[in-house]
Amino acid sequence: MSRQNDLFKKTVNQLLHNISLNMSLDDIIENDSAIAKQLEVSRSTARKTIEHLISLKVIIKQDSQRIIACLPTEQMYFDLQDVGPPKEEQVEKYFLDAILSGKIKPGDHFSELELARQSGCNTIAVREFLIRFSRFGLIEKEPRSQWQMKTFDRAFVDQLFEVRHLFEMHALSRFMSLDDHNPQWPKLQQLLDDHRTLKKHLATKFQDFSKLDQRFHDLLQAAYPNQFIHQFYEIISFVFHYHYQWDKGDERERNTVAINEHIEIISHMLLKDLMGATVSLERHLSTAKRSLLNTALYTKSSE
Amino acid sequence: MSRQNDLFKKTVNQLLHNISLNMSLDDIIENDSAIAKQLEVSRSTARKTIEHLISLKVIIKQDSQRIIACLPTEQMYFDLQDVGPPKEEQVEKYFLDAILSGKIKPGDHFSELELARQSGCNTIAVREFLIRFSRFGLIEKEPRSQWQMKTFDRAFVDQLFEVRHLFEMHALSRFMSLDDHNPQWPKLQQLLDDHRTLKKHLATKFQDFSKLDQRFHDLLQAAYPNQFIHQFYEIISFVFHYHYQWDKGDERERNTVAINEHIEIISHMLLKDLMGATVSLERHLSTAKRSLLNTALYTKSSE
DNA sequence: TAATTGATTTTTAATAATAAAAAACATATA
DNA sequence: TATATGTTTTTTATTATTAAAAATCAATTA
Repeated sequence: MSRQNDLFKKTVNQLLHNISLNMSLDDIIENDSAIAKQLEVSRSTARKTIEHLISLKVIIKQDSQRIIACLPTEQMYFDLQDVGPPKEEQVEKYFLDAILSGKIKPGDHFSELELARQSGCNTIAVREFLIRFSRFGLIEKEPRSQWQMKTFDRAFVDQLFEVRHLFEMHALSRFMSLDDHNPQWPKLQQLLDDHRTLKKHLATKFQDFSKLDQRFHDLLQAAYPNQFIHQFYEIISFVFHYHYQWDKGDERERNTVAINEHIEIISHMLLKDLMGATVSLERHLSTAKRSLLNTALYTKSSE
Repeated sequence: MSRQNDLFKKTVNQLLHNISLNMSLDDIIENDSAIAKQLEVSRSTARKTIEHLISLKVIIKQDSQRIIACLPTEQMYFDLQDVGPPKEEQVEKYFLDAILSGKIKPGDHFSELELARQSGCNTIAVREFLIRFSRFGLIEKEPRSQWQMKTFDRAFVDQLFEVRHLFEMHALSRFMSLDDHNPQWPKLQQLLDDHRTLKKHLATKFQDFSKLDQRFHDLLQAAYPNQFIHQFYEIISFVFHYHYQWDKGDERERNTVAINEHIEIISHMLLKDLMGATVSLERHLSTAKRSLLNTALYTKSSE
């Protein structure tokens, strides 16, 4: 068996849909370059699609023009139920589920084949995902397609926060050195307002906090973007996402604390009070670390 | 065609070698588990190897024992000339060569297939290498197996050194906080001595400096190892290696300057003079940055 | 002669196939 | 009955194959 012609099928469905929406009997369809562009595929695929519609008699050729002969019916559409999401995402989803649900525990070994079978993908897709994922430092390759889930231990958290601390403090001091007319300042003010708004509706919308959190950290970095720091933050945010997945219990309290800490930091920043902001950030980081450690330890003991 | 039985051939050669070295006619060979262990292969492979030697009449079976019937001759060995190094390394070597020699220039696009053909590997090996390599931030994946070599520009160097600066200063201050009895101190003293020794023979041995450089930075980190920082240093050392490959011209002067800077830093450290060490390290980092920028710019303009 | 169409070639993505190598199992021998 | 040997099954790594999709080229028409 060779690859599936999903793109072709999807394109056929798309074109049928477009016709039934926008066209009527005897309309002339556009040239195939235009259609290709519209459907965002190559002309070859567009062409094959049109030919398919000709074979379905939806389109007929008349003196070198192609016109609509009959409007699409339900049965003409391909059933794309089984196509599913890209393999890529499929492995990712399965794998993250597996570690989040504890199916794969820290220290465990697992094989590519195993994962491929369980996630319904081929081993290559799995392996490429794992190689990409390995940069997070949570898994390690071993000989013969074996991998090991590294232990998520105290040392890992310590190291993670050591770097995070360095980066955030650095980002803070750089931000504070921006001159008064820099457009980042009004953005920071806006962010503070948004924090206050959310704080009022925290009872119901406490889950919206993660977006604010993201915005805050992005804004801090935005003044002097750095790809290496950015890369590190991907790890951070994965690890947090990874851990708090389990532990939805005290999410609300956690967010309440964090939102107040953010407000404190931002307020100091807006007052150009570097010292105060530093102290607040320091506190914020240690809260975050403590909270992560709690979750991590809780998880470990519940195995 | 399916995979090559290189391991089998290699094992045959190994066993033939072992026999001609250690055994003589009519000796009894060990059981196959032992041989497998010796040759570091599975018993299946060991078995197949022994059977092959039986078919070559080097070994014959005699009442459930296997004895040496004749000693190996040259012709029995497999020719492993064409086996070559693992595909993995092959791609790596080719790819690094290509970027070092300027065949692939910053900003260039290249395809997996192209690289596979040129390096004599399959596309999968290539792709996996590229995925792994991409964590250095020097290449980026694009749709349809295309990749782009990112431009090695001023911004890249700035970002690299921004992080390096943070990490080295941090490492320095942590190191300085070690108590007097910590075993790292004598190591540092030793390193200083080695620097001084090398300095005397710098005229001839200036290339040995890179080892000292490595040792110095490793020692700084060793006090508090951190996998994220370590990961970053892999990028750093790759980038340096990558760039100085071109520019062997002033290697000697560069190393002379660097060795003096190291000596200065270490001396301050041993005197527990954090301030002095910091200043020296600051200078060392800016020399390194300037030097890298020179090389990078020189390269760019010579395209 | 510019734009469209038709045909061909190249490249890419995926599975299938095959053999190597490892592991598991069963048998035999001391 | 423990250990070594022989056999079978499973897993892994690599190439071949196939079709999708893109890109290129050639021809045709307006």
